Formats: sequence, structure tokens, C-alpha cells
Amino acid sequence: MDEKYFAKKTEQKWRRKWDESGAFHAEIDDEKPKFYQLEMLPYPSGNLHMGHVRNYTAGDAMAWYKRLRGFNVLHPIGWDSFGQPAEDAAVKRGVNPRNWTDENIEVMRGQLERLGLSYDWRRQMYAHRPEYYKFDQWFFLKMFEMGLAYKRMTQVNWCSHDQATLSNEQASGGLCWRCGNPVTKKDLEQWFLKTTAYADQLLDDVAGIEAGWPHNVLKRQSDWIGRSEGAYVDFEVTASGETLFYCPVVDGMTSYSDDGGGRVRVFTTRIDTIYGANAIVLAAEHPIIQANIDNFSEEVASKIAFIRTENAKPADHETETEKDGIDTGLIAINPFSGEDLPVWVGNYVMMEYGTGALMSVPAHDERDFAFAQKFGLPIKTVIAKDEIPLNAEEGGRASAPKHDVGSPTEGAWAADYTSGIAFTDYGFLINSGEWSGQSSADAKTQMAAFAAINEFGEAATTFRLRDWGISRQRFWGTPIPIIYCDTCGVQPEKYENLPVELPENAPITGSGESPLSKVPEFYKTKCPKCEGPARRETDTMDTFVNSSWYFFRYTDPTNQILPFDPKIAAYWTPVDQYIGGDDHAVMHLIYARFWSKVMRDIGLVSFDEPFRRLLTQGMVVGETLFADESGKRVYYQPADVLVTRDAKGKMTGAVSKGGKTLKFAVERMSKSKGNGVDPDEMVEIYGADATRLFILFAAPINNELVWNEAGIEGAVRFLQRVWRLVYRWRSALAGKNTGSPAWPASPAGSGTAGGGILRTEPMPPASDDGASERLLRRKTHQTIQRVGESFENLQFNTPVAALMELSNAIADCGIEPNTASETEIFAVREALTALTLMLTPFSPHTAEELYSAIIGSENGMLANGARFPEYNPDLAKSDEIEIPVQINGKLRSRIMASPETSNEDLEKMALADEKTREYTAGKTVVKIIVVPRRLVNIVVR
RNA sequence: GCUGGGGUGGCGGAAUUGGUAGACGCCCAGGACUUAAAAUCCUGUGACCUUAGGGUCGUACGGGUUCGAUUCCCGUCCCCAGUACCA
Repeated sequence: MDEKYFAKKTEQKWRRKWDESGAFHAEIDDEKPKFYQLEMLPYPSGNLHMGHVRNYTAGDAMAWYKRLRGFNVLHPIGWDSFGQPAEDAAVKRGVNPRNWTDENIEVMRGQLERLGLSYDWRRQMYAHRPEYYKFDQWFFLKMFEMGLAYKRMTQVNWCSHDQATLSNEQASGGLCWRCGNPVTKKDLEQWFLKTTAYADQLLDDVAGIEAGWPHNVLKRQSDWIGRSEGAYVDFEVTASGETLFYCPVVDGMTSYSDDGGGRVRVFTTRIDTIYGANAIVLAAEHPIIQANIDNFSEEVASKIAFIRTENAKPADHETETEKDGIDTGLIAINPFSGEDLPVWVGNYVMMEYGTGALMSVPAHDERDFAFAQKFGLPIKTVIAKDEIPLNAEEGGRASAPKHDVGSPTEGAWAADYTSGIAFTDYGFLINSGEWSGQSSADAKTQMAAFAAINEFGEAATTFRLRDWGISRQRFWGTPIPIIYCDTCGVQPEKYENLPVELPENAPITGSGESPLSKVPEFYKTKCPKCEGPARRETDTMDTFVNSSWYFFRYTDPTNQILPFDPKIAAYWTPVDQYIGGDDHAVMHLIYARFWSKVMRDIGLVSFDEPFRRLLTQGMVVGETLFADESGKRVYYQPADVLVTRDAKGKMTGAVSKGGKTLKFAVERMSKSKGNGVDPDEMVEIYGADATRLFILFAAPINNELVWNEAGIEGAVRFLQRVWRLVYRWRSALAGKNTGSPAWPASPAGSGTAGGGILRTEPMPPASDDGASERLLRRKTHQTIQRVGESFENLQFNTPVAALMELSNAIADCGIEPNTASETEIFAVREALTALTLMLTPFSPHTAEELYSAIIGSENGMLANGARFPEYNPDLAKSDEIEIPVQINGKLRSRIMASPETSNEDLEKMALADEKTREYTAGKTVVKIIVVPRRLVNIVVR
């Protein structure tokens, strides 16, 4: 290879060599520790964007690093190839979704290959191929057997003009994205997976992965699951006066009471505040309300209908909806106090959470407080901030202070209503009959137990998490393997009939009805049980099903009987390092965790959590380009450019350079998409290695990265400098090269002692006492330590800086190829070899080329078992360090000393220092602080 | 509103978690080489003051603890992300 750096030629050469030798093929090897490096699989949209590059480059760096550390690394890639864009393309351009998808995968695979990512391509999985989705169906059948897959009615977004169901995104703003008509809710039968059955585990198992996951993601997951501990309380409900009242019995929400009346069940986290309840408030959709809607007065019924329609509209997140409601005239009895409470319908009560019914305690809940204020309902304080002195005469219980209902209380006594604040903290009960005086915490458990004994309630836990609705009325997804038979009802397809294959084509209109329901060859079938004519389910599965277990398939990608062989998966899984965007913090990452737990219960895996460590990389955004007048693209820092806008909104940039002002046309890239830069173009202009190096160097991996093309040239320059450095030394090294191993052992007699100072500044010129050589070796070993630590901490920007420093140190060390002594050559070879090895995870092609230049191409390649350089702490240690001397905390001087210098000696040296004497002259030394190896601070007065 | 994370040069960002703030890189300026340009190399590059040596200030802002604070504590302002009445 040439002494000049040709990125393209080098990259092609090594990609071919890796490919020919199967360098990245992973096989089970019980001798080696395994490492499973995984990145979130791409959707084959047709184009890679810089966000992908960042994600996959970080993963590849990790895979290389672990390989160099001697791990048996599994690093696979695949395609999340089911989903809506393929159908949109079908509707818009009449293409076949399958062809569209396959073509996109071809293009994107090429893009990934040009980046030189070290994947085991043999293990690719494709979600849209029957070999894969067969096992989506297999899992569905298992879950159906386990009672984890079930069907029920639910409300979906519905556009009556288009006769279409809409996703939440398509219904945003309450209007159909296609025709602009208002969106309503529609009841539809949907298949669900019972994620709620694992709600507790999903929350509690976090303890096992806490250390390896970003705490922001864990926080979002636990918020999403939203466990609250509380109690159910049943309130007797009756009609007042002449009104008719009918109580439908709905499991968990309503029941009959002994006297034939009704009971409504309420969920509360604060049963300790129940004496402060002033009303029962129900959702407009609550069964008791809907069953009695005709019995209410015109006014009440229409208000309820109004609330219901208002609530069906998507919420406006900017403004808080004003409280609204109406008294139904029904009466509920507080089972603790025996008080009569009015039953209201309120717009702030959600049917989907808890029981769709709550007890309103205005003094101790902000929403109830606002509701009570709006409608002038009584407000009664039942929790005091501080403990109340016990009154012996009342049997040890605190005496309840006499407060007027709704009046402000004083001092430590709880809420101050005049300032419009509810007291929502825990405290001590007052005005609560025999419970007064207890702490909130005690009362919560005891009152729940009391309710249970008296059969009007029980302690309960509710979750915000809901079951996962997986039915989609779409073509491009996994068919749900269920058959409806008029005689036998809902029947699962037989395992031996899997996969239930998608037909070649279907009329895709985008109208919202399942395209499969228009393909009789698909849906006409026979019942697996009675063999009679039957109809297939024509909905397909949510694409998140595919991504819930794909990383297990990589371990055994050709298995035709099972999703994967549990024995093989037991070697590779769980995933050691997962990398992806934090936009999947709740959806995909909860589904995948859920799926693993199901697989564990099936007996396929033996652990609880699929991902040991998770890294969420920041987005690549906001590229701003400036195109030169002459047509050549030139990039400037946005801050250096004055941007002006003409009447049409066209932007012009002006920059002063060399005293002249140049004007440019400005293109601004979309921030949200971050895909304005074409990775292929970057690779074409700068090479894959420079692109990879720069994208990792430019910013910490979890920060947002504003793409700025100017910086990438720095990466190119660095690679070129390293390249030139190696070739400058090549013949000198070769002359002394006696077929040494990749990482040369220390030559005999090369000691660790030596003079010199430790600075990151340029090295002093070579002297004949071996100082330069020892200095270089020190820098080499310090860098080895830094780079290793960085990788372990998932930092990719700082090790690049460390490598640049090492490269600068080699260039500036003062040792010249034609005059170097044997030990100096050794030190240079060690430094260059270490530099090359540590460069590999960032820029593997260049590293391979330089490695073969240093050790000789006959001695194998990096991809074939090379090891990370070995860190020698003795060599990294400095003989003499610089100790700053402060006077009253201000830096005034520096002294040189050995790291072992005693505190007394350091003190003496500091005081003897010329500059120190200047500053302390005529003053009294009050105190001297000596921090060993760090500094000396002299306090004077 | 609530929750979480932040605020360091012209820019991206370092800083061994209380010990020399600004590593590394970008941009920019000056110089060398060149007929010229590109490339490369060298020098400078937080602000202010100073003829020089050097000095003063400086990590959003205001306080505090400490010999010493980007780092810890209290208060304020601003930015980003998540979330939406969860009883």
C-alpha cells in the first residue's frame, strides 16, 4: 500500500479481506467469555441517516473493543421490515409492499457495508419473511394458551367520513389527517396481550438492571407502569325521591347491596381522608350513569352527554381543562361515617383508570379542591400536618378539633383554604371519628383492613399500564393465527399449520379496513377443530411484536421448529450491551422486557431481563450548511455567519474571510428529522473511517449532536497524520523487527525509572540519557489506561482525544528514525502499535492497514485475534510531577518533585521557592495545606 | 403545572468527583514552503489591563460552607426532554 492515505482504496481492501476470511462470524466457544453487542434494528425506510450512523458506529466500536479484549462477540443486524410506510408507498405509488421493502433493504445494506461495520451478516433477520413471523404466531398461540392473549371490545379513533381507524398520531388535534373531519371513538374488537399480568415484575425487576440502564429511561418506565397502592371502597348508592334507579352489575365496578340497591366501587390512594369526602364523582361513561341515563332529568342527561363528547376529543396539552360536572341526584353513603354524599358526574374522572369512580376529598386533593370550589361544595379538613396531643379522657385517641366545614384552619392544622391550596401530604387524622389521631400511614392499612372485614372494600393496587392492543387493520404485518368458526367459536390455528402466510397481494386502499378481509383466498379456511368452513382473523399484529424478540432469533436464525434453541440462546443471551435511541424508552423496551418474561415462563430462557446494559445515544440534528457562490460546498460554523432573509424568505449568509466578505446561499436542515446529510456522501468524500471517528469524537454519545461538516476534516487530518507517522517510521521499525508478536514484550533491561517531567505539552528535545524514550513510553501507557477506562464507561469522545494526544506525543518526542537507538525504536514501535490497536474500534480499515505496515502483512490482521495493548502501571508512573503552589488559594508558582516526596519536604520546597518568598515576604504564614501529589497551599496574613 | 437532565471560550466539548479551569478538535489570525493555489508544517487564540515582567477577572446569576468550589449547600433565572386531571 501507498505511503499516501487513500481512504477508499484502503477501506475496500480490508472489507474484502474481512469478508473473505469470515472475520466477524460468531460461533459458540466455551473457552472464551461471550459478549452480545446489539443495536436497535433499523426500519428499512430506504435511506440510512446520520442517526443510524451514530448508533451503529458506537455499537461497532464496542464490538471491536470487546473483541480486542478477548471476548467472543456476537454482533448482528436485521430488519424491522413490517409496518405502515410500506403500505403508504403501496397506496401512493401502487408498488407492492414486499418489493418496496426488499429493495430498501438492499440499498440500506449497501450503506451499512460501506461503513465497514463488523456484523455477522449470516445472522440477518427479516421481520417480513415467513421464516421469522411464523414464530410471532407461535408466540401468539403460546400466549393464547396461557391466557395472555385475549380479545375484547375497545375504543379506537374513527373517522366516519373515511370509514377508517386512525392511530393517535393520525387523529392529532381531533381531526382526521386525511379528510379533516372530526375524529370520533368507535368500539372495535381487538386482540390484547396481557402486559398488566407482568406489571409488578416489570417494575420490581428494575433492581437487577438499575446499574446498567440510564436512570432517565427507568424513571420513564416506572412512570408509565404507574403503580399506586391504595384501596377499593364500596359506597351504597340509592336514588332520592321519585327517581328510578337501576344498578347494573359490572365486575370490579358495581355490585348489588343487601337491600337490593346498588354499590359503586371507588379506588383511592388516600382512604385515610375518607371522612373528608364531600361527593362521589363518576366518569360520564360509568355503567351506573349509562344504565340510568333515561332516568335523569333532561338537564342532567344532556350535561352528561356533553361531558362525554368533550372528553372523547383529544386533550389540548397546553391548557388545563376547566373542571365541569353535574349532580345526578343520586345519593351515596359513606361506609365509614354514614354520611349521605351526592353522586356527581365529573369531566376529570377517567373511565380507563381505577374504577372510573372516585371519592372527592377537596381538603386533601388539588383536583377535588378545584371541583369543590367551582360548584361550591363543602370542604372539610381531616388531615393535620402535626401530631395532636393525646387526650387521655377519650381513651388515648386524640380529640378531634371542632372545625366548621369549609372554614380555613389555622397554624399547624392543615390546609389554608384562603390561599386556595389543598393539603396533600401525609399527616395525622382529625375529624375522623374513632380514627382521629392516627398517622396517615397507619390509618391507610388499618382502614383498608376494616373495610375488608366489613365487606365494603379492600386494599388494592392499580396500574397506569394497560394491556397491549396488538390488532392492526393492515396488510403489512404478521397475520394473527386465529380462526372463527360458527360452531366452535374462536379457535387457535394449529402449530403445524404455521406460518399463516400473507397473500402475495391485497387491495391496499388506506381506507382503514383490513386489506386481508378482501382476500377470500386468505380468510376462507376450515375450522381446526370441526373441519367446517370458517373465517380467519384478518387483522395483523402491531410491528412492535417483531422487535420484541428479534435479538433472540439472531442466536439461532435458521431454526424451523422453535423461535430459537434454548441451549444456543443460553450461551449468547442476555444482551450485554444494547444501544439505541431513547424514543423507545417506554414502548419497545417495555414490550421486549415483557416478552422475555413470557419466554421465561414458557421455559425458553432462564433469566428475567433481556438487556444487561442500555445506552441511549442522542439524536443527530440541526445541520446547517452553507453553499458557496461558485457552486462548491463550503461549511462554516453558524456562529461565524451573518444570516439575512429576503422578502421571499430565502436566506443568505455572509462571512468575512481574509478581510473580504463572502456571500452564500444558506440551506437549513430540518431539526426534527436530522436526515439532511447523506451518509453515503460523507463516506464518499471523507471515507468511512473519518466519518466514524468524527461522529464519535464530536460530542458525548448521549448528547444531541448538531452535525457540522467542517469538523469532519479534522478527523481526516488526524488519520492522515497517523498514517504519515507510521510510514515515516516503517523502515526503521522493520530493520529491527524480528517477527515480534503483535504486542511486543518489554525488552530486557528497559527499566521504569527515568527523569523528565509530566506534561501534556510538547516533549523536550531528545537527550542521550533516554529521557525521551521513557517519556514516550509513559504517555503510551497512560493512554492505554485512559482509553480502556473510557470504553468501559461507554465514553467514545474522550478516548479519541487521548489517541490524538498520543499521536502528537510520538510526532513531538524528538526521536528521529535515522538516529534512534534500539530502545528508542522499541518505544516508538510500542507507541505506534498501541495507537493503531486502540484506533481500531473507531477507524478499523485504517488501523488494519497501519497494523500490517508495522508488524508485516504476513503476521495476520487485527480482525483475527489481535489484543488490546497491555497496560503497565509502572511505565505509566511519572518520576517527577509538577506541584502547584498556591498562596491564599491563588496559583502563584509550581515546583517539581517526585510523587513520593513527603509532605514535610513538599512544604519546605514550596516555602523555599523564589516566587513563594516574593508573595509571602513581610507576611505571617498562618497555615500550610499539603495535598500529597496534588498541591501546596500557603495561607498568609 | 409536575418529573428528570442541563447552563464552562467564537463553536463541539475536557477536567482523576473538593485541588493548576478550558485537554482534544473545529473556526479564525499571522508566518514558513510555493510562480500561485491546494496540501503540509510552525505560532497565536477566555476577557480586560500592562512598554515589559506580569496583574486582575472568569465555569448562568446572588449568597453560603472551605485553606481552596465548574464540583457541595440555599435561593433566583434560563434551556432541553418526558408527561398530562392516574383519584
